[in-house]
Amino acid sequence: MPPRHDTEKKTPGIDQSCLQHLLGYQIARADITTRRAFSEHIGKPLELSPVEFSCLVLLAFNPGATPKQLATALAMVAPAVTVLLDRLDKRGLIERVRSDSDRRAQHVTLTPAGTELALKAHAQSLDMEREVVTALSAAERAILVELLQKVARAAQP
Amino acid sequence: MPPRHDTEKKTPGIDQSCLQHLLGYQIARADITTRRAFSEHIGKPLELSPVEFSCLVLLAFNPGATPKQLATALAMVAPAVTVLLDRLDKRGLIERVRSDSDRRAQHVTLTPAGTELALKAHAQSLDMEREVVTALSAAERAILVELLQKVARAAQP
DNA sequence: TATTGTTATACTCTATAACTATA
DNA sequence: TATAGTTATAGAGTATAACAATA
Repeated sequence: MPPRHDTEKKTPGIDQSCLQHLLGYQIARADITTRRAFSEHIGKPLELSPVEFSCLVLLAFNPGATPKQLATALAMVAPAVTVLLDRLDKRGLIERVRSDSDRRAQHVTLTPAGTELALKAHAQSLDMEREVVTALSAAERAILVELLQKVARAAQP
Repeated sequence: MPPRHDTEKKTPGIDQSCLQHLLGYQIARADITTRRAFSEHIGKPLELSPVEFSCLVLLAFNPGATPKQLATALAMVAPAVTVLLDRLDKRGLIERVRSDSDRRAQHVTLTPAGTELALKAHAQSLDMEREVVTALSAAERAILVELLQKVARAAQP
């Protein structure tokens, strides 16, 4: 571990080695960093939360997906998806139409404004990615993504 | 990427490849998995949230740390630390004493009950770790931790 | 009877601003 | 004037249960 020179003004840092062996701790810390980067590059400029972003991009690549499918993909519970879609609907970004084959279900599609925002946000995400991973080589990044996928799948095989 | 056979009952999954290139997305997914594991192994049995756990363990290894130091270590804002410490105080796990050298500051220490719980939780975290990383070899796990640290530090060098 | 989606509610977490007491 | 910690309040995210419409 490299000697981390303290950039704090006054308060000396405390020893965190007792937590650093925990994968969950490291993931949570990295999550804070990437959420911060998201907020700066996409969240604030486009007024999108992480799930709103993910939902729009998913819909751009999966037109007509159902709320049920979105719930699974976004790891959200059904009522949360309803609230999320309500917000996007109110902004004129999506539309919900009842399915013909199963009149309980709905198909969600992006409006032109929604498509434009989704593609803009997706493009921005590529810029963001470049900044977040400057500390990593391309090979390291690929390894990191692969290992994270293994962890994510560990619980739901 | 291995062919992921769908275990869902009815609803077919939608294409998430449009998000999988984003490190933040992968980290968020892995975060869900590790939080679930934490909840099962530590959260529910010991009635501890992730930050409560981290706070107790930090105090076990850093007796007399100040709320300010805890705020930095836990990536929390000062008022949130106050609320957190209030909860732990109410459960008789910590004590706060005013500093002699600077009477604005406090030193937080674990009570005997707090120490016992902290050590028990810390031991449980080692069991949890074993389960979360069954999908990874020891070498993969070490690499993952190192890469995550690089990412976490990218924003606060 | 089971499923899709909605409503209502509550609980947690977090962020901000305003306050106190010390320095 | 600046800092450590608190209080109060509001916002976002998420979870549960109860419900309507459809299968």
